[in-house]
Amino acid sequence: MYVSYLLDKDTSMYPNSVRHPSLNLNPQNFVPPPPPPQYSDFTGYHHVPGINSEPHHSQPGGTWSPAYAPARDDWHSYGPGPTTSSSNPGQISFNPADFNPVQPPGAALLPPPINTSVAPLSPTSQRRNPYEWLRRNVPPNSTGGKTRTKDKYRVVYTDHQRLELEKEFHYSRYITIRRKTELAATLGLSERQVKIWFQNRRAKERKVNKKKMQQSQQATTTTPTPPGIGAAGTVGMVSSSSGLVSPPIPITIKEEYLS
DNA sequence: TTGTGTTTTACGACCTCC
DNA sequence: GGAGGTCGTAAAACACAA
Repeated sequence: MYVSYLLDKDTSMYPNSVRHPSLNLNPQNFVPPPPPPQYSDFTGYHHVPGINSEPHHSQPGGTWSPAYAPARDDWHSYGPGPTTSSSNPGQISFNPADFNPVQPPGAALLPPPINTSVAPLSPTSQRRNPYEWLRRNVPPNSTGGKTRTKDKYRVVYTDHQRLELEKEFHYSRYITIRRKTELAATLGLSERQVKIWFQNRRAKERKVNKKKMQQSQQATTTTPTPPGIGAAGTVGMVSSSSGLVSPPIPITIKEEYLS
């Protein structure tokens, strides 16, 4: 879990708390997490009212650049490429190695990285060849027609893409339509990919929570003191359509999100 | 190096909501 | 009916022990 590792390792990846300035996150339809926030541990993600009407969705200091590639729902143009989403001072930056200027075809639609100076990203960054993202993210058959049994049917997202998605996920379990569009454009992914990523991410969280529940239950069978209901880490879920939804079971936050 | 278990993308089936 | 949700699953990518 590489992105998680990033968030985990860099304890204070988002130290003082302004949520992801680059994205200026503030979903238009976002219902602020009930106080305390869903992820009280994730103090780096405080909602910060923006300057304009859509602060969360606007690019810092300006309008959305038309230079961004449109959302793509097809397969042939997958190419992560570098983005500018982390170019602001004081925000997370990424290892240039992962954002090599050498871009795959189509990546030219994305703006060049700005101020990509920075710290090593993750073990994977060290592990990977700087050009590996290029190798891994450009399907051999760029004309599409992927199948599960033929050619590559899935790409591996870059650390940057994962990190941005994770950050968005930390902010809200459910991404808004508008935010999805913006994030897709920013990261060079299709809206469908972003949507599916969130679905998978929620599934992952449920899986982890379920595992923990089972573990805690096992622990209770051996210890007389049952865990309190609604303990730290229990969260509600925000549904994109119906607002706050009580989960059938308490959702605990994975340790990586806990301090 | 290789075998194996885990994680990550992606999809289809099905359901709910508007 | 369409969009987006969960659930289950396939298969590539990856980590790691032997």
